[in-house]
Amino acid sequence: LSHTERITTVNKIGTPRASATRRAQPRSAPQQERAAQTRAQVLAAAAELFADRGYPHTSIAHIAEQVGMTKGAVYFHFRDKEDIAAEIVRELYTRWRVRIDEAQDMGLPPLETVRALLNNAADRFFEDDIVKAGARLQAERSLSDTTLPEPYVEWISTISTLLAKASGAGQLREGIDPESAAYILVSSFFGLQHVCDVLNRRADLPRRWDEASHLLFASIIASPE
Amino acid sequence: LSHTERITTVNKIGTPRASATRRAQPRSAPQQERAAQTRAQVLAAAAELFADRGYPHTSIAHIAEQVGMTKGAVYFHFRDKEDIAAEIVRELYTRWRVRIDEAQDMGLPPLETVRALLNNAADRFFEDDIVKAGARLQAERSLSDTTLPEPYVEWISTISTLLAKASGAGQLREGIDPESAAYILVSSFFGLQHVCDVLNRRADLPRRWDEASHLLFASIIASPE
Amino acid sequence: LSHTERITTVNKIGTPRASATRRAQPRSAPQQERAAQTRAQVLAAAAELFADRGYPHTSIAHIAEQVGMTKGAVYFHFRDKEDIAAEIVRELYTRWRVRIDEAQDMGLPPLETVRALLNNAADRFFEDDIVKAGARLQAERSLSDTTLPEPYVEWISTISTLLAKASGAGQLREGIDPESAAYILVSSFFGLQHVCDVLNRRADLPRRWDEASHLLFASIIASPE
Amino acid sequence: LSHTERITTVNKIGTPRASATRRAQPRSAPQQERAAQTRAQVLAAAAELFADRGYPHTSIAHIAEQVGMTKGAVYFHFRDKEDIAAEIVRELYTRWRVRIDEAQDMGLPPLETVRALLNNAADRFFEDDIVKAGARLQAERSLSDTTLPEPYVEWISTISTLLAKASGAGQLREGIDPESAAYILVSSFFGLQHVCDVLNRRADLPRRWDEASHLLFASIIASPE
DNA sequence: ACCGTCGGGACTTCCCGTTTAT
DNA sequence: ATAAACGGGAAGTCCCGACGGT
Repeated sequence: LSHTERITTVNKIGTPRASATRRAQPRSAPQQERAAQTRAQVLAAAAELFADRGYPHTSIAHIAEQVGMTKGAVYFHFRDKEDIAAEIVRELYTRWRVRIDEAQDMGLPPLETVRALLNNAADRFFEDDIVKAGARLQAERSLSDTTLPEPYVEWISTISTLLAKASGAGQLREGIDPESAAYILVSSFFGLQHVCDVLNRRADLPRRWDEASHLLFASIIASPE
Repeated sequence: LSHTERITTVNKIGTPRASATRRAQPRSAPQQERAAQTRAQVLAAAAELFADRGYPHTSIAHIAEQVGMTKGAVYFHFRDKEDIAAEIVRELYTRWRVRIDEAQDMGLPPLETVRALLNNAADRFFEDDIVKAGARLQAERSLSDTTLPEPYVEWISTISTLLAKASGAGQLREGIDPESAAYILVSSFFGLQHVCDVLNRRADLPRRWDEASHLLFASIIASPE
Repeated sequence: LSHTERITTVNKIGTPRASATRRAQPRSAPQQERAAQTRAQVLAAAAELFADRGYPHTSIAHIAEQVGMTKGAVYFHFRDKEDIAAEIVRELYTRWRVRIDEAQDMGLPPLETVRALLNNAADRFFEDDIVKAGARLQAERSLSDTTLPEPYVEWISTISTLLAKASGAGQLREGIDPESAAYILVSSFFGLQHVCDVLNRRADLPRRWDEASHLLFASIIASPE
Repeated sequence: LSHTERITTVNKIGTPRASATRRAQPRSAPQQERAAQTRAQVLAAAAELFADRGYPHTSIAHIAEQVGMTKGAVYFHFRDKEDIAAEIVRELYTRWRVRIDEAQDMGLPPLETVRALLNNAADRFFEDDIVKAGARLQAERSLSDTTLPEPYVEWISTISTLLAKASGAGQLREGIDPESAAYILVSSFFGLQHVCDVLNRRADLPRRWDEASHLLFASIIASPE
């Protein structure tokens, strides 16, 4: 068994978008280094707090205290509270995108890719603070509509195209619409994750998802004949 | 077929059930008609606001303004902001309980009861502010742990026993555990509802749930032979 | 004819100023009676609360609850919160005036009258809620300058004239100014009462006042020779 | 003769003694000069207002306005309204302690020390806002029992031991108990100060206290023979 | 460049004294 | 005399800049 298809990458968070614009700046390099680190710490601390208190119950002072800095320091790195949250969500997306790419690069058949994707996601929800926080922030709509990508849609579309591919290969049960199935898969997944969180802090998420995925896929894939 | 199995009751909210005793003079029950009405209006207004701005972005002043009253008036009927929210959630529960009872009194076979229950719930999510608000309040954990019933568990246990009954009648597919199935059903339902809300304000919830329920039940019930 | 009972020692509080306007109203008489009683109850309850929580920490609702009535009922008898307090203070004054009159009617020598007056006052502070409350209200200046008599001055002037009389009779020590002595006597008395209250809820007020009065009078009265 | 025995010290208030550690970053003590100054200004303004309106009639906004700042600034330096008041009272105590120490270091005979102490206190009551405010706050019991020292007791005990010393030297009149005398002295003093305040804003406090102290001490000290 | 201190508003919850309809 | 509603503040919290050191 395995919903642990080792799609793991060491993923430094906090390396700012600047990493694209990263020019050669020999002099200030080491300081930049430290700053990036600090920034990452803030993000991590914020993620932890957001994950278990939610956005409104987490104050900047709170975050600052958690990293052992002052509010001023935090405000040096982030424009405002929402910016922190947004950054976490963005980080979440990039992580997922990475995972999606990795999975697709593994050359698995499409249905297996979907399975691997979701299983992996379940694992992340179990351990990764950024993921937990990001999901909660999304779910609670704490952030005013900034330029954040709409939640869920990327998951849905990715899975949808994978399922479409599978459908083309005749692997889907008669009458299953790929988009619909993807929608269901994704929303069930998030629903499950959320209920597990509320009810027992996700202690049984792996087991529950195992059961749920079996059940869902059973209806989706064509019977072996 | 329609998932509108006419489980409908006129449901007066705001009839100051329990919380009346909490207030000053519990004496003389049927007397102040207007008060009950006002109270209900407040609840309704709050529900609407909670449903689409969320708890933290809704201020008491906001609610008061919505009903065309002053904050003082609101505070006459409710102890504090959280009390309003709690009352909405409580109201939600009683409504659901009513629906559950009705469904079970209809004498349908257990599986049909489950289906009817969820279909009906989907309908309510589409139109009823109390339901929308209550679900959101629940999902966003805005209320500090008062003596509110844990969310979801009642749904799960109800459906679980119904499925167990069905299982006893051999109507469930081999290897399906009633409790697990109930858990999945409920969390998928809530997940779907939530995703639909976020993505397009639940415009397509009926359709989506129709598809999802077909898919889920297909895996749960025993194949017709 | 006169039921203007000269002997007003037994001191009904709350008999409203209306007692002057008291016409023959045979029918409503008993109700008037009850009203006066209610009023007195309110006053008593308020006094108790004022005495040990102070004016600002005592709410109208609090008072109403204490007498088992509603706020509205209280507002029937009193114009506003301050009116209640003012009435208590006024009541305090009339009581004291009564005591002063009584003492002077007893035909004691002036110095003994002073002594009796203060000793009696000390006793009242020990047991009478109106006195305790009135003094506290006075001391804490909770009441905006309504038409209340200035505190202390009546005491001071009364004692001052008594001492002047004693001075005329050569009973005062050389160089003692009656007004100054009165001032000192009164303020010492109130200071003592207050300190006793703060320190141990006046448990030792009698003893302390006994000691203090000996000490004070020793300096005031002429040495026996 | 002067009851202004020059026990005067320049007394900086607001040097964020203890309460600094309560705040966020206790690090770097002597750094922000301006902050300490602001803090002191707030305290001074608050003292002035407390002294003549009393605690409940003084709002934080009021205080802030008085110093020409915003509430936010005030709340940076103090936890809440009560904290401000408490700080004033604490400041009062330290000032008094300083005075007591000074007086005792002057090497006067004990009775003279007592006299000097009280005379000096009378002066302070006449001019120093912190003293006025502190005394009023104490007297009106505005502060819920925090860890403030009990009022009056320190005065009483100090004077008590001084009198005991005098008693040992045979300077006290026969039958005078030092503790009792101290109690009376202190409460008379506070009573006088209070009555003077109420009656004419302490305009005649010096004169009154002069008279009172003569009268009191005359009964306490042994007759010259 | 990075971080800390201090201060600024704005807003919200909640309470309380008070009338109006009944 | 009661239940209901009113309106006005009060306290307190939070997010956030404008500096000043290092």
